[in-house]
Amino acid sequence: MKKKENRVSIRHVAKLAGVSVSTVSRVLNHPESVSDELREKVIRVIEECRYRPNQIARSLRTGLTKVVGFVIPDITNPAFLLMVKGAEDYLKKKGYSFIVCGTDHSAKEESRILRALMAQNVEGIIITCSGGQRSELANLLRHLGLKTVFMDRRYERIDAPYVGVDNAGGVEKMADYLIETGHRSFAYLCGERTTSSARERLQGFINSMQKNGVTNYEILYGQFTFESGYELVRKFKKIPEAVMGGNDLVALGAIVALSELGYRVPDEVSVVGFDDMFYSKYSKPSLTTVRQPIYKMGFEAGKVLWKLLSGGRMQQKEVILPTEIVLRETVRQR
Amino acid sequence: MKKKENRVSIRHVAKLAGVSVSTVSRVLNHPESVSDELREKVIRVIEECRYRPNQIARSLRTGLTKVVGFVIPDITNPAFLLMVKGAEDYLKKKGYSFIVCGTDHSAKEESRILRALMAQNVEGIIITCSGGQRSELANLLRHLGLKTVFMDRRYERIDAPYVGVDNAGGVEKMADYLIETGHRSFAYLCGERTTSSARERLQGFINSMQKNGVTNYEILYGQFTFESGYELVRKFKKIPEAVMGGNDLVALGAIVALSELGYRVPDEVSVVGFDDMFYSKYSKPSLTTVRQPIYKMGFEAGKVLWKLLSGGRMQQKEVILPTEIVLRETVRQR
DNA sequence: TTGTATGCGTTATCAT
DNA sequence: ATGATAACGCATACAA
Repeated sequence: MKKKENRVSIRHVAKLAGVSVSTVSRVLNHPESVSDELREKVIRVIEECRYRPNQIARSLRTGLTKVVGFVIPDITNPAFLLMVKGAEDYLKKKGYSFIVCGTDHSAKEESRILRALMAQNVEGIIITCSGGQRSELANLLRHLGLKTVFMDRRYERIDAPYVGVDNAGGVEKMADYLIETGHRSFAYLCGERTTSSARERLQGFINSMQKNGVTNYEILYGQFTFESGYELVRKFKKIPEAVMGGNDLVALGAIVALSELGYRVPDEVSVVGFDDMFYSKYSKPSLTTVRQPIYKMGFEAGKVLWKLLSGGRMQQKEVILPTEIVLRETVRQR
Repeated sequence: MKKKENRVSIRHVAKLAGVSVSTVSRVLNHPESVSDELREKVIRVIEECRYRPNQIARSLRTGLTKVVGFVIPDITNPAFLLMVKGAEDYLKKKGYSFIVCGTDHSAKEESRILRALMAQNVEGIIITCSGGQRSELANLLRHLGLKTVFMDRRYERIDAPYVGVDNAGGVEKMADYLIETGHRSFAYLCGERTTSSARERLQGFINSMQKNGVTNYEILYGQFTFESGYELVRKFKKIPEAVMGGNDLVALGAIVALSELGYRVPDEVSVVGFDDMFYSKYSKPSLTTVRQPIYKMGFEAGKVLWKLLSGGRMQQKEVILPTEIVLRETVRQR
């Protein structure tokens, strides 16, 4: 059994081009410092034998992996992935590769993943917190000293940049609109309270109620899921004139439950969501909701991480993107 | 500027424990070959200074990265990610980490990604082909010599294992059912014909038509998207009694277009899909469709890749999972 | 059982 | 402008 000559290395190229290894390396990293003649010759050889530098070796030498990690609660949730895509689209132009990890909403898994990412020597991470309980995220991140950007969900106990949207403002605007259109009793279906986005949205709701002097409302706590919206409706003390879902899924679940209970949307009760996810405009009736710029959020998070990685000082600790309300068919004038 | 003593290395541990570097290495990799006394001492030091082996260095030395890559057409499509999750769930038990890449349905991007993955020294990949045109996938994969498993979409020009579902069988069964329930004219809304799954499903449709002697049907070509289903309906020469979508999204789009044209589903026309994606059971009316075991497909692909990576010979070149028809509200007996 | 020395594929330092 | 060589952190063949 002979030695396995798996891949062409920088040495092969050097030999074939009749130059030293360092010249090849220079052509790759500082092309301007090599004479035109040699540079062209080396480039030709590189292409001929399809040489690709071994990133592992490069990483070992430079200490830089050109890899960033993403940590999101659910790898099958299109919203999280659209954020990830936004960040990737920005960062790949800077030459980065990506590792995307899902925590299944578990803080324990989140810790495990963070360690794994660290062991892989990622240069930085963008994280949307799991929202799980007893998170040791703070200690971990502090100890690991990993460059970190929080996306969509902030984590107050850590002093790291945050990119998110104006959750409270969006919900408040929508609640105001509901009041303007004559609704007088409300229910708010809150997502996981362990997440900052759920808390902020709820706060927006409360802000509007207080500002407008409305006291006839009910708040129910659940998850950011279709099923949760469905179940929460069945716990209403009294059917309200308007129900606000913590997100679109919750709102959609609520609509189904309502219609099963014999209440017609929007004729008898109005329902609104938050997200403006893909399907919301196609559901029947189409969903009135608060639109948040998901992809853009990721893109901005990518920018911020890049700042961190390239050593630039952050001028601002947080980026808050605006939300807008999208009027469709699930709200009627009363 | 002093040298940056970023991380504790195997040498620090060795020095602190008063042993050689190789002993530390052995404690990590072949603990049984070290005396109890030294082993315990080394382990204590490792824990004290929180030493974690540098995976990069380890990879360079062993040639093994313990990383596999996933290449899928769209990173924001929950179906693809559920497959990925299936594969990850299997492979992570074997100690692997993952890089997930989306090609945006572009063959060019697919090539770029494959090269990048190779440069990252992934040990193998699981790929769902982009379906883009003029793919140089065959050459690339052959040349790179990367261990590869095709998932969901096969690529006939390459002799690599394939894990998929019985697309043709599922559609055929559903078409048979439609015929049994009295439907006499059909339309098939086909997804990207560059993908094997679209072609196989279409073939299933044709098989059923021929087998049952039905000639009154129309085939329209588009994409696997909601919008495509919506648009294709408006190109019907004649509204059929039953329309079959290339997937659920297409079917859902078709339903909306039909209702806008004034046709009621299922009273006037029946519609079926393929996938049984999350939302299909909640849409109004809920969608009758062919269910395919998405997660399981990924899990099986993970198994197959593991076989490849651990050097086992493949006993079978392909794994085809069964599909089942799910009866809901979008089909009526005629 | 333990230690010494070599090399994995790069990049960077230092000569020339 | 170019080349020889050390070093990155680790695993292993070989020596002791």
